Amino acid sequence: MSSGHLDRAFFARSVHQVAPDLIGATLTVEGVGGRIVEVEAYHHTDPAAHSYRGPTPRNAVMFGPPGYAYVYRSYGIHWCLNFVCEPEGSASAVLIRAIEPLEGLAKMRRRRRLMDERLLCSGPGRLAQAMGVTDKHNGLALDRRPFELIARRDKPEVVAGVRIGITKAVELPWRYGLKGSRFRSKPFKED
DNA sequence: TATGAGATCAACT
DNA sequence: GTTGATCTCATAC
Repeated sequence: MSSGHLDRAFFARSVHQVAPDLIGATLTVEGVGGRIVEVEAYHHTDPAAHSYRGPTPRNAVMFGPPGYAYVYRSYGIHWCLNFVCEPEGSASAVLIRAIEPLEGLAKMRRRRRLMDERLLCSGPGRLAQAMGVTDKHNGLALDRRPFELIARRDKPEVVAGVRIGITKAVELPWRYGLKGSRFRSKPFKED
């Protein structure tokens, strides 16, 4: 997997492999997007995961096959984008927390009503707003339109840290970021 | 720089 | 009725 589009086999692995491997990949939705610089892994055995207590109408997509988008509403206001991983039924996913905006800058600025490039996509809610992701994307395959997901060419330096904005299993170091990127949402202690 | 409130909804107790 | 994988704006230090 040195180049090209990420396929279902890429996602059919452990979230703990997929999450760091996504750092540096390019994600666009209808041609708008950029390079992934921050993600978090959520495993079904993890009390902080939506799938921890079993299937519900909201998290149903997490229990389906890997390589699909799981989109949920956060705090009643924001949309958050996840990639379903692992063999079907394991209900594990990667939360996309931040990207470095590269394509469709004007569109993202218009949607966010904001000029500051650094804050356009630095956080799961901001990223979804800038890229136009909503519940209509829930359950869509990641290898088909409007999604486009291209593997990184070179292996970047990835830093790990604890996750953000959760109250359960706070100590698990399942947040991954591109080392030194200024487009991440919050700093990593480790770099 | 840091802390706090408000927005607003679905799952859960 | 409470809580949460959040963000923005306001006020305080």
